[in-house]
Amino acid sequence: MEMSDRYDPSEVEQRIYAWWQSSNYFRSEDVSTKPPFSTILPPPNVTGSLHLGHALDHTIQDVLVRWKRMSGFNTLWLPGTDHAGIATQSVVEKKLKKEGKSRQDLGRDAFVDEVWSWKEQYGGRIVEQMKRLGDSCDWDRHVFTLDENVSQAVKKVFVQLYEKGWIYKGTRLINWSPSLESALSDLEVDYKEVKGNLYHIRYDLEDGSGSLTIATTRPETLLADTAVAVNPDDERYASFIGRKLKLPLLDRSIPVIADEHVETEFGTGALKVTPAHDFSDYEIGKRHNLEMINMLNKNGTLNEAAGEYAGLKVFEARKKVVEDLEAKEQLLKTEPHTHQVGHCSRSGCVVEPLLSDQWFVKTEHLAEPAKRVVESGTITFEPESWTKTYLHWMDIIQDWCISRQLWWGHRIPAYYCEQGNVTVSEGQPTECAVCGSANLKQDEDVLDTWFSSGLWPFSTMGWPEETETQKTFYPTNVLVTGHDIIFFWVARMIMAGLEFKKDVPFRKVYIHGLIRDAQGKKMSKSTGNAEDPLELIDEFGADALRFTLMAQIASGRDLKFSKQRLEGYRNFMNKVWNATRFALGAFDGFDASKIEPGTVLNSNDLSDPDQWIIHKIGQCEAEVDAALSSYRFSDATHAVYSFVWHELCDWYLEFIKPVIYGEDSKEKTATQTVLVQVLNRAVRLLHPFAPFISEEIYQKLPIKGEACIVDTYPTPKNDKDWLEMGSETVATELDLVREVITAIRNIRGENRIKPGVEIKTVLAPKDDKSQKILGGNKEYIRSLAKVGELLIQPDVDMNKSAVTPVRMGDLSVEVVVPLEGLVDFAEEVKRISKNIEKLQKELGSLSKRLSNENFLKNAPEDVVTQGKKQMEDLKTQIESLEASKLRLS
RNA sequence: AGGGUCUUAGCUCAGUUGGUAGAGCGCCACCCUUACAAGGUGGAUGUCGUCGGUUCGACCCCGGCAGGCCCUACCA
Repeated sequence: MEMSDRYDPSEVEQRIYAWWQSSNYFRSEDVSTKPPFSTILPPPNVTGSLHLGHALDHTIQDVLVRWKRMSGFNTLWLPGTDHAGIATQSVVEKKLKKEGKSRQDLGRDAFVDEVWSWKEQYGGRIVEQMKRLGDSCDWDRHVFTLDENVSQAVKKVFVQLYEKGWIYKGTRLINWSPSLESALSDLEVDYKEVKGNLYHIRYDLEDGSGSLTIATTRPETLLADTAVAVNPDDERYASFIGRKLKLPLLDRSIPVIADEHVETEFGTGALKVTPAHDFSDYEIGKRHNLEMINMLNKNGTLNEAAGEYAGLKVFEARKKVVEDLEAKEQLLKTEPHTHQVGHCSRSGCVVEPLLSDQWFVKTEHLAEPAKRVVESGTITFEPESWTKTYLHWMDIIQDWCISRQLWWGHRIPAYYCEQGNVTVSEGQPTECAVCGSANLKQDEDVLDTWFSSGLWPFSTMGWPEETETQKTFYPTNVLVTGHDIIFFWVARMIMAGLEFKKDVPFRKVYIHGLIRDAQGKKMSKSTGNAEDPLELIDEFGADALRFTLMAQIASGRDLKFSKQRLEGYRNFMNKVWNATRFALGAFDGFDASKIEPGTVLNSNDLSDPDQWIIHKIGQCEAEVDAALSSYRFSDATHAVYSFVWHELCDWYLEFIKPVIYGEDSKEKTATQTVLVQVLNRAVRLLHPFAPFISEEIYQKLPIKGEACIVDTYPTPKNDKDWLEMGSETVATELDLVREVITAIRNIRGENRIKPGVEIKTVLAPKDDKSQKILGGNKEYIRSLAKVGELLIQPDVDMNKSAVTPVRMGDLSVEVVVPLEGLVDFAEEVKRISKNIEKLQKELGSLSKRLSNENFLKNAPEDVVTQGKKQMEDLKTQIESLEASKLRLS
């Protein structure tokens, strides 16, 4: 079997993925004896292409799903895509525009057909990209938010809520996007700081007896003013209350009213009231029964209510109004003013508050139980801190504007007769519910995309039919998503789940951070700092990308994506690959046919390194298990990384080389057996994070099951007997050997002894046990530290030698390397002095602590005894170093 | 304005019940040693933002301050 010395992911990944899929390994069963584990994929927009945010979100889910699948669960990861009303409609409109057409030219039906054909052609792109990342979704269950059964669910929910009175139609002030010509929900508005002006405008009293000055950032809206408000306690304006003002430019008569809402401190303390174009003015208007004048057309231009300003765009009107006021000397002052302005999160245009007829979901009764399930802990957030944010939002939740003036989406199932009576129905009604008229027209509007998304956990499982899928997999175990859509989506799923399934949609919400660039800025296409995950996969491999994301993610925190780290983990994949190359070479002539992953060997046949590595992989498994169980992904990857690289590769593979290349066949067979078992286990451990390379290697090993992806996930509970071959005692003993080797290497390095030079070393053990351990591992020390003559004897002549004391628990040994003729002693004196200094510093703070009576009195006994013992050790070590330093000078 | 969160090695970040700190990358030196130069061995590096409190002892707990980020709500 030929293996290149560089791991080439591009060759491996697509082949492996196709094989997994054709083998149906991603499939979940509606009926199974296995315990269920389910999660639903937050459906990406069909227009989307995979960005790093998806990559992070999906990798977390895939890690959980693969881990659970390997842990024996009937695992469902339910994929889907979202029709994304505005986004998709915009894409197709742009395409039409290039052809010189508009959606209006085509008409509704033809346009919707056009969108569908666009969706058929390009809508699968993101799914293909998800496969590149390795997402192990149950693709047979893929759902699109406009699929027939989802539409059925949407209609049923709409009708039920309508019948309960929880969906209503009303004329209210809503956020309007002039460029989309559609209503938006509160959540779809982003507030951005904008530098503008505060204009001070004089409003004259009708009777000519005086004037009042207001301050506004939007002078053009005065055209729709219907009052000026002052604070009732503001003495400056007390005499104005109840009198009439002449509205500048239009000369309409408007009253001065008193309202608590007005801040006396801001501006002039007098507020122009435009109830139809400002949210707080709207409230004032309602309180005082003011006329509401709408001065805007749907496209954001001014209408006939604006008189001669009709037809202008808002910003043009503002300019002209200011000029005209100036000409009439009614503009008294213009001062720079920075304030927050709402922008459409989709188109970026400035949002206009607009009075219009829309459909709303009344949220108070839905929010109440949705709050309770989080308060009671039925649903928990990870990290927990999001609980507070969620509850706060549920406290201040407003009714949800769900109608959108678009053509692409779930059309509102409401029908009107000529008289304007409303019939709401799941199917096409034949007659008006009020007047019986057969002439019915369906509402032109569609529903907010999030309306259908909110039903996702059960609409994807066949609801409203009672399906086996729901019985088995609802509620889902966990929902993984970013904090940007907690309110858009998570909250609404909880409300809908409780209302329609009478149960929570998931038990756990894992909230991850957002991806930022190396400078900490939000990644976005427009700023050009977005890394394309597909390019990263091409260059570094999907495994490396996944591993990087998992290593970088820290509990709920945003993460700064680091390409350097990606490179590092690409190197790690290569390391794993090459370790396998070595191992496969080491299996030459090895008969693995009778070996199982859990086959236990006679412990007499095992070398210390064999027992050590088994012990270490057991520890690693425990760490990974604990980390994954509590969603600490970076800890899990770190445990695997450090085991594979620093324990398996750095030490174990080096330890066994003399055995593998040696002649002792019994010893060799034992080591080969352990090696193949450890590697098999290690790639299974690695699999959720790096599925491709682990599967590829798994298949190359002489012992294996059908596929890594469906093999058992190693934990300390699996193959207990096998893990027990790894003894902690032996592990500690071998740690002494490793320390000795490091000490010799350090002496070599610091004294600049060339790697080619074989040195003589004397090990002076301080006790019988150390003597025995070192004796037993003599060959390892010789080969790993490049020692020629190695003596182990309690008494040694330390004259003109480098000396390093080594301790490991109760074990103690002095490493002595005679330097005569090898090097200049000056370097060694320097080295020893450095060590002494270090130890003395430690001793200093330790003895200070131990001489504190209060410490001795109050600290726990074991801390004190440990400190005392440590101090003795330090003293001994320093003494021996001082002695050898003396002998050199 | 209110709330949240963060400030640890040059960079990015770990640090799970308080016992003076770790990783990766980067850096320095030496090495193409028969798995891997995307590698090996060794090495250097931190008054843990600041001030104060609790404690025998604080990166960790409490409070003030400074700075960064995020969210919510806004004064027109």
